[in-house]
Amino acid sequence: MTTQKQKEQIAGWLRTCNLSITDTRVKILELFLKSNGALEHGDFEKLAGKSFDRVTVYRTLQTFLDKGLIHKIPTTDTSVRYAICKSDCKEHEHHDHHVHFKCDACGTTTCLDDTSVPSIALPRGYAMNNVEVVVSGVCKDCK
Amino acid sequence: MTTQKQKEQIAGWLRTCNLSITDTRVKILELFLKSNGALEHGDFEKLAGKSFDRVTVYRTLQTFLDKGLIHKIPTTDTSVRYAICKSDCKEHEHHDHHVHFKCDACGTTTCLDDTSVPSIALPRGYAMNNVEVVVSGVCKDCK
DNA sequence: AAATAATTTGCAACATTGTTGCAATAAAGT
DNA sequence: ACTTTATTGCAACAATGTTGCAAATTATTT
Repeated sequence: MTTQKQKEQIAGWLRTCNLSITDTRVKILELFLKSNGALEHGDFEKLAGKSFDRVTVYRTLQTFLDKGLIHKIPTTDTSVRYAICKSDCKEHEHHDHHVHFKCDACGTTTCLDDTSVPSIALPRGYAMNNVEVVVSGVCKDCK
Repeated sequence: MTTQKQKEQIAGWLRTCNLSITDTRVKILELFLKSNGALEHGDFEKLAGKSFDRVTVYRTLQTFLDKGLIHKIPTTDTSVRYAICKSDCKEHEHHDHHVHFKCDACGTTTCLDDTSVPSIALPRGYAMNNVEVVVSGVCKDCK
């Protein structure tokens, strides 16, 4: 399912981040490539044929976050959704420049990479750091 | 701390929603009025002098959500934040028309009632239902 | 290629958070 | 004040997230 090209891409990402290339990390990144959407913690334990240890998943995701390899997407429930950063995110300096879309029908969350977040004028006294936009509705596949 | 006027406002809200006026509900709504920001579940167990039963808080918040009295605010962690709906929200038909601001310094989330969410052009095939905008940065009190 | 050093993983035990059924309690309508 | 209806709190449970430490894997050195 995973092409040789993808495997090399994944290995490259890990090397760039100074992370050892381990089975767990590779498999988790493969899941991201396959899913083409945002994943939440539980997905990793289920999606993988051989399910990972819960602790390992938590730690791996945290590592990827620290390295700026993935980013979190805001949700209105207790789940935490993660997606791969396609843009130029540096460590601890992640900024989403795109809009996230959550489909009310199929429940998936995707990154609309080509839809950039609009600028927002804040009231006097507020300093802006980052803007998160989550649009909900019906995605193109569920229409 | 709570004025007579506020008490009447709270009772009015509950009556409008066809909800019995109980101590728990009144106290929780008072906390919303006092806090002037978004609250998460744990706050209610702590903030109240007499702490509520966890189950009661969950059920009360769910009731308020169902009636459109409060709304959820997206977060990137496992917490769920709630704020009072000041605008005209009907049951199960909530739409935020304003931007939410999360302060990286003090951690509080507030509703910027006067800052409306910008319109966003989605890619072809997507149907929009609701837009959530959360801006993070430094609020006017922490500057 | 083997040995060592450094990192990563999995287990166990625990802490926290969210859920359900049911009996006790409190609110609303008469 | 009494009855009906709705709400609350308890207990037990389920799910989710965390920590320390030993075993296993990866990278590095020889």
